[in-house]
Amino acid sequence: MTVGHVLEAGVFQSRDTVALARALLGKLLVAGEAGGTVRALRICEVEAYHGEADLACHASKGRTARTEVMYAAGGVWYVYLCYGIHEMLNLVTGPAGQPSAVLIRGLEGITGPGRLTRALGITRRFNAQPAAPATGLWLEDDGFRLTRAAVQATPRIGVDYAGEWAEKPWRFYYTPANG
DNA sequence: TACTCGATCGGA
DNA sequence: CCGATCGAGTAA
Repeated sequence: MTVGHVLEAGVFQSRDTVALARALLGKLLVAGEAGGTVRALRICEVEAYHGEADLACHASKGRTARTEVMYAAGGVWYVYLCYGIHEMLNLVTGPAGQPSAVLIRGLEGITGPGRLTRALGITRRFNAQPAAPATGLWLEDDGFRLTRAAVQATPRIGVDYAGEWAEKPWRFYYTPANG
């Protein structure tokens, strides 16, 4: 059961993670339980984390057990625990070997990276799983389009430790028409 | 093995 | 403003 068309992994393998982040705005995050409910919510806030040089990116520590998934080809999920409490949902992007990801920070009706995963029941069990209907968590395009003017860009949240990288305007969001 | 701190949130 | 809560990363 889909609303639009499913976005395939290849769509997320461009080297331009910042552009991919922006392009994810307005797409649908779809969570489905086997033989049960399917929820589709529009993505309204994201952040790009790009490469080992980006000090705000977990891959700035290089390859570790946790960051290994970021080195995969785009199209799989990177889910990790933050502050011991919150599950954070990221989509791995770029070609294999280039560690990068887009953090899903807000959906229409559910703002906040920790809140949206809690609301949809998303946990680390999705880590390294493909974004596809078969895994129960995927992305769709239903034709919704944003004007260039509707998209705001700001520095990323909570990465003040990252020096000059904290200043990059790699957070993108739009204000939903309907609150 | 000890220690620090975080891509956050909710309550005081 | 502050406490919750725990695993990754680092140093030793």
